[in-house]
Formats: sequence, C-alpha cells, structure tokens
Amino acid sequence: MDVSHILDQLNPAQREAVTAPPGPMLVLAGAGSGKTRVLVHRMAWLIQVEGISPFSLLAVTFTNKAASEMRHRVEALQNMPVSGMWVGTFHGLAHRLLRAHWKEANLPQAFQVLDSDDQLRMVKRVLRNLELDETRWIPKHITGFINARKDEGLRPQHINSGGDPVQQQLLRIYTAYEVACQRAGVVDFAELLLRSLELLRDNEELRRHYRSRFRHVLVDEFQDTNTIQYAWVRLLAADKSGDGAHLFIVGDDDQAIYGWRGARVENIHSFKKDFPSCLMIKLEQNYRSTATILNAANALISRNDDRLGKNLWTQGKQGEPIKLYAAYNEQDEARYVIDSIKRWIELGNARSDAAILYRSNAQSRLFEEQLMFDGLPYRVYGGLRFFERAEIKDALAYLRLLANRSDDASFERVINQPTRGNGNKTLEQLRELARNMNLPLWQAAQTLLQQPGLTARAGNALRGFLQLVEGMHEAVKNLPLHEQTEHVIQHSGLLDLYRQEKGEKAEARVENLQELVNAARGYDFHNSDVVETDMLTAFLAHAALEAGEGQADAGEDCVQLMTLHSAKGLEFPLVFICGVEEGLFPSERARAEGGRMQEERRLCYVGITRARQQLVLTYAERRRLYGKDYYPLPSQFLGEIPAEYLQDVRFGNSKPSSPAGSKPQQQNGRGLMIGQRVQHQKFGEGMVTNYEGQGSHARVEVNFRNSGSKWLVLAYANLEVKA
DNA sequence: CTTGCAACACTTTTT
DNA sequence: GTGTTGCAAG
Repeated sequence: MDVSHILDQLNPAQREAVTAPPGPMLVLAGAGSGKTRVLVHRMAWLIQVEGISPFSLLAVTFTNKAASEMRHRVEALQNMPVSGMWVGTFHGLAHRLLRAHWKEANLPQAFQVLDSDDQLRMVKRVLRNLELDETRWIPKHITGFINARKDEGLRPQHINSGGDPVQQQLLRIYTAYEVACQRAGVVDFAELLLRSLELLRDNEELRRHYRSRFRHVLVDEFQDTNTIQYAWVRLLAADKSGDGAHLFIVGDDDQAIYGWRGARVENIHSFKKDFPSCLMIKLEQNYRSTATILNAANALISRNDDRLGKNLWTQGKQGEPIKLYAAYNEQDEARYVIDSIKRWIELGNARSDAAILYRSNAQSRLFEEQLMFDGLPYRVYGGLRFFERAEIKDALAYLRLLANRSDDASFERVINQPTRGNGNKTLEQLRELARNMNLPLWQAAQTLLQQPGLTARAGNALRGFLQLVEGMHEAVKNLPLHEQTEHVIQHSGLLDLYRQEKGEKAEARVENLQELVNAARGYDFHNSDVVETDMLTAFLAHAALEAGEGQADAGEDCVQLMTLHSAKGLEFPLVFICGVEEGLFPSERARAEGGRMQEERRLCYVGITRARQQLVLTYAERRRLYGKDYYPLPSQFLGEIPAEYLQDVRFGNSKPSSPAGSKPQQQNGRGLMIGQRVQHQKFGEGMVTNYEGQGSHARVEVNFRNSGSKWLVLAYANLEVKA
C-alpha cells in the first residue's frame, strides 16, 4: 500500500508520532511545529494503514473551528468524506452523548443548552426565589462558583462547607440552581460535560459500549483541558482489561494560557503518571518564524519552572531583529503601528498579513480610530457573536418556548418582549405561584388564569401571550425550520419592534433577525452530530454551542486586531504586540497574585511565536486607562528577551501623518514636540507627552522623572530643551 | 411602561 | 473614559 502521501511531508519526529504503535502517546508540540498536521496525518494513518474504521475514532478539540478544520483535513488526505468518525469539541461531543441517551441521563428529550448569558439570568432568578440580596450574592460570582465546582466534577452534595456560612449559602444556591435547571429541562455548558461524564461513569452498559467502540481517542490542545475533561478522556482510555481507546494526546505546556478558566496544565504531567507506558515525542522544529523570533521566544519561556522542556529551532533564516518602539503615549503607539503597517502594505503585502495583538480589549479602540482615519480596513476579533446578540436571543427564546414550554428562562425573556401588558406584577404572581406549586412558569400561568386574582386587563395580557405561543406552535408545526423562524420573528412582534426603533443599531437588529432566517435555512441537520431529536431542537443546540462569528465581513483583506489569547493557533507575517508594559502585560492582577506570572509569560511566548517574519513590540511611557493617567514601566518580559535580538526604534522613526485626534508635530518656534526631553528648574528632567492651545495660551504636559506629570503654560514654564 | 440618572466595572474566552 | 445595568420618577 502506498502511504507516501501520508508520510512524505513529515519530518522524522512527526513521522514517529504519526506511525507510532498503539498505546498511550504524548506529543509535545511546540508553536508552529505542525501539531495539527500530526493529528490529521495520524488519523489518516490509522484509517488507511492500520485499517481502523473511522467509526472507531474520536478526536476532540476546544473550538468548533479547530474541529471542522481537522475533519476537513482528514477528508482531504482521504480524498473522500469520512463518516462515522466523531470529531468535535468536548462540549459538542458531550451534547451528542446526552442527546443520544437523554433518558439514561435523566433529561427531557427536548432539553435545551444554556449559554453563559442564559445561565446568568437563571442564577438571578434563583437568587430572587431564595430572596437573596444580589448585591451580596453577586450573580457573576455565583455562576463562577457553580462552574468551577462542576469543572472539578463536584455536585453540591460532594462539597463540604466546613461549617462556613458563606460556603453553606453558596451550596444552597448551587442546589436550588440545579433544581431549577432540571425542572426547566436546561443544561449549562459545564453541565454538559459533568452529566455526560456521570453518564459514562455510572452507566456500565453505556461505558462498555463506548469503550469498545472507540479504539483511538485523539486530543488536541491537551494543556487546556480541565479536570472533568481529562476525567472524561480517561474513562474511555484503554486499561488492562483490553478494551478502551489508545490515547493520542497533543499539547504544549508552554502555551497553556487558560488556567484562569479552569484549565490545568498539570494534566500533561498527570498523563505521564497515569499512563506510565506512554511515549513522549517532542516536535521542536518550527516552520513558522525566523530564528531571531524563535530564539527570543525560547529565552523568554526558559524563565518558567516546571516545564516539560523543549527548544524550538528552525532551518530558516535569521531574519530581522525584533523592533522595540517606546511610544510617548498610547496615541503615538497607535500612530507608529499603523504607519508601519501602511509602509508594509506599500511594499506589496496584504493587509491581512498584519496583526495587532494586545493584552486587553480596551486597547483596541485607539488602533481602530487610527485605522479608520487612514482608511485601512480592519477586523477586530472578539466581542458579541451572532447568536449572542439580544435580538437573536429573543427570537431563539420564542423558538425554545415552542420546543419546550418549561423553559422558564425563555419564558421570562419574552413574555413581555415586545411589551404586551405583562408587567412586573403579573410576573411576580407567576413566580410566586410557580415557586409554591413547584411548577414551570408556563403551567403557573395556565393555573393563574383559572383562578381569580388577576385583574381583567392583566389576565387578558397573559392569556394573549399564552395564546400567541400556542398559536405560533400550531401554525409552525409542519413547516421547514427557516419558515418556522420567519413566522416566529414576524408574529411574535419582534421584527416590528425593531423596525419601529430608529437608529443604526435598530437597523442592524432587523438585519440580524433576517440573517437568523438565513442561518436556519442554511442549517444542515443531516450534517450535524445530533441524533434522536427534531430539527428545531438541534438548531437551537447548534446556536448555543456554536455562537458563530462576530462579524460577517470576514472575507475582506483587512488588518487583524485581537487579544493575545485569541491569537493562539494563528500566525501572521507581521505581528505587533502592543502595550508591553508592567500592569498591562503582565496585567496588574497577575502581578498582584503570586504564581500568575508564569501564565502571563506563556501568553507572551504565544504572542511572540505568532510572528513569521517581523515582530514589533511597543509600549507607551504614558497611558490613559479608564480615565486615569498611568506612567508604566516597560514590561519585565522585555528584559527577558536578550538584547541581541532587539532593535530600539525609539522616536522619530515613525513618519508623521497627522491622523485624527493627533496634533502637528511642530509646536511653535521653539521646536518643542511630543517626546521632547526637557528640563525644568523646579521639577527637573521630563518628557513632553501632550500639549494644547496656541501662542501665549499654549500649554504642555510634561512627565517629569521625579515629580510625575504636570500641565505647564509654555510662556511661563521656562523649559530648557534637551538634546 | 418609558425615560433618565446614578452606580458600577474594567484582563483574558470557548463552549 | 465608556458602556451597561438597576432603580426611581414621570
């Protein structure tokens, strides 16, 4: 059999991993070392050479994007669609299990998936029911608590409060939340994982079934797994009994940047202990970056402890030094970055080959303004995704109510959206009744209408809502999905509501609602992993599990803006990492909390290794953040990169272009400009960071080395200009 | 039920 | 500095 197409393009280490005999395997894959390629080729190898049926393969990733890329690449190697193979995210696969075995998992067949926003609302309702003060029991903290416990595999009954009243109260809320979810037939993200873990763990028949079915389980980005995800993988793993899957784990401990959301790098270490016979292969040859960039990254990350350890190398060129620009302030930083990008584009490069990376989303604004001023198309990653938009969630809530009347969260969301006379008072009565009789709100509403107590007007309004939902359900029952959607946004009044609103926002909302119809039309039920359910429920799960893109115009050639976190897995010829300052990157919180610096350093490592040809690091000497001025020190990470790889391009390298909001570089006849070093009789040495006004009113802002920043009237300040 | 104002937060993000 | 959210007045 000719296997050259599987092995030809692989280096020795990659080949060793791809062709390894069955058994636990840990592939330590450095940045840009061909990690996905190894996973994909391994799958092709198993199918084509080892003769493993795709039916016996399970591959799990963290994002839908990674999952679909993996599937496509396997199919490309295979030269045909591969069916029967399970490829998906942990959540997607868990969802698939629960759909297939809803009875065993003690769920209603039409159970719905809560996204984080739904979950937050749910918690707020629970708090209200328990009559707890939301200022003392902060809903966000509560969801954080619940999710963290679930991610550790802990139900309320597993947790010992140790007599701590706060802990006891939290457990009470956790318990009430679980009861409410169960009654409503909804499942949050963490619950998907926990419940499917419990399903496999406690149901011997099912466990046997899946353990004998899956011969190979491949896990991508293993350093990002949390406790329960690793437990889930282990349940399927081969043991002495002979059945169970061979685990093929791919990850990079140096790129573990999600500890703050429950990921445990330690799982990589545990894996070696849990599977002592495991093979470890390091992929250290990098195909992405110049030697300079790699050396800098290696030097930086070598400061971390407890690494499994690897050293990236390349056969490629030395490349340009890493540029380091010290901006006067954040405006200057933006101007420098965008000017550099403009020059780069003038050399014939694509806009999309340049990426601006930053630690926090708040930093994107200035870059956006500058890009807008210069007329450069750009795209900001992150932000609200399609299925998370309020109008979309409204429409989905109606659809969910059609699928499942017990979904209280959806009921509350739309009972008065658009307003139809169901006010707070009615809602309070409903909640009270639902609580007392232990009923979903829907049934409570029906009950309430049978009893006296509502005013005629309130009763009519409530009846109107119930009839609206029933009526829509009746009308829509046998229609295709997109017509159901269309009917619902029309007849619920949502479309009219937003049509009547004015402003760009409302227009966008109407468009989004129409886009939802298109999404429903395009939804491929048959291509989905979901079995044992109807089209509508499947679509709703799809909406919750795959929130969609943030912006529609992804296709255009544009400059890429994103956080360092969302840059993971991507690469760009030209990369800027901005705001490399103490307090921003590393973040203030990481600095304050001991032990968080290592993850911050890994984040820096991730950022550096995104760059293929040219890397530029920038920091500002003055930064305005949340309406306050800061004079940050350059990031300690800069000092951890050997100077031989760095080139200072401090001051004057940026061609001025008078962008929006910026001021001409020349300030009056004395040649004073931003960045100018000056001497003051009383305050000493400093640097001009800003100025305003003209002539005798002209004022400058000077950041003095020893006395901080001051505004001075130029005419009186008697500043001495330094070289 | 809508409108307006004050309080609040504000690292990172997928599912 | 900006945007969201919750509450009270109209």
